[in-house]
Amino acid sequence: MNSTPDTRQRILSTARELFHANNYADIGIKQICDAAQVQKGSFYHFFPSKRDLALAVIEDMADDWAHGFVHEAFDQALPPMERLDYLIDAAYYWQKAAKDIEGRMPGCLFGNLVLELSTRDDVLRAKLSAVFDKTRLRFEETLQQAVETGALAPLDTNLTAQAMLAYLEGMILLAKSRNEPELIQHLGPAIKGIRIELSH
Amino acid sequence: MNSTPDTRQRILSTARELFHANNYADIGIKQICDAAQVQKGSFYHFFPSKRDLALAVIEDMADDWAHGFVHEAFDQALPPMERLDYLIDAAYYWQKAAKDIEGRMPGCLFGNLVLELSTRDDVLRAKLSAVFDKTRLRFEETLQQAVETGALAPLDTNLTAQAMLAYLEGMILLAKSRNEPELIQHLGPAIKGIRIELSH
DNA sequence: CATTGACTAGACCGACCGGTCAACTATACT
DNA sequence: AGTATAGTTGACCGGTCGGTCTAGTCAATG
Repeated sequence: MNSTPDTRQRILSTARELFHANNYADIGIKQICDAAQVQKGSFYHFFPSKRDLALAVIEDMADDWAHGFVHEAFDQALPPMERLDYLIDAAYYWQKAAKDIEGRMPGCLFGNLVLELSTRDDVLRAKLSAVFDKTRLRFEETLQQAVETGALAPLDTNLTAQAMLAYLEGMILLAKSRNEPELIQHLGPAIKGIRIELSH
Repeated sequence: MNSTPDTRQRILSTARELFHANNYADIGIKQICDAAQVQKGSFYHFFPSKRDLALAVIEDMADDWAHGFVHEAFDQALPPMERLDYLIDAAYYWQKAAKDIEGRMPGCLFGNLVLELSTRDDVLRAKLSAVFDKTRLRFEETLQQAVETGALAPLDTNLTAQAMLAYLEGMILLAKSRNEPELIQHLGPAIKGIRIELSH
């Protein structure tokens, strides 16, 4: 059955790394193939085009993101609002680690791709939007639980969740512009204070 | 003296538009020249390279940004905190207008460039960072005035200003991912509630 | 009128891009 | 054993990229 060793996954992983550490346009298929030790023909056996690779990378990363980073950060065992501290911490350490290795803060792959590609490819844009929406749900359920436990006064959980996600992405963007992961630590705490009231 | 008509500025403006509506990598020099009705030779007479054009575009836009959008939004005649409402409004209408014309929300040119290029070109990154810092100052002076007038309890004006800027950029990013400028309207009001306390 | 120098014109260049293809190999099933 | 099929190889393609270069225009100077 499993005749394919792991070529496809190897392409996927190295492409993800390269896209994340650089950007989409600057990374050529040749470069991905060399890094993954795969020939071009093999690449096109698994992916019809670079664009389809991008779609696959987004899905692949979204899975890891959901089951790794997000899952850990939104640990159900923790009191709801504490999860947000945990999230900020996780974001910081991740960016810090990447910077220590590469010398530059890569930022959020999804955010990067949104700003680079969503004006030119609507399908990609929609896919990235869906990833954000899935993440937003984790914020929202956290907020709902915080409201239920009385840790938070009632508010518009949907919009507030979006606002928090926006703030997270914005912090990462600003930190990337300064190549200073520490900015996430400094600005992070304010995420808990963001509120959008229920309308009427 | 001024023998040059406006060729340089025409290149600059069309490059800015094209970079903003698309992205840096996708726009070739040929395309800029065609749109600006300029020949390649002329282009390279004014700009040594595409990268130098990018630098010039950032400066050019930063000036307009400072004297236009930011200047209007941070109108000194308005009560400090009201300026933030004005800013959100301005951001929304700008993105909305662009979407109505192009069909797609372009986002913030500076934010776009940061995420696309700051991992590969540190000088560009620094330049963009400086633009953000200049904008941050307008937030900060607004906050200081709000504290002075008693509209706001004392807080860390520097970090809060950065947090607000991050939130603004994050909103725009999220809105772009959904191609919905309206998101800025919905999330915008929360910007006034962002606070980072003075440490110790 | 000659010279200068900023500016324009556009053919041209090598490099590299995403993508194709025909030939080949290794495995799986009959 | 025979054959289909999944996977691999790497030469190859047309097009476009950023950038170069030579020839020439034109207005201001002497």
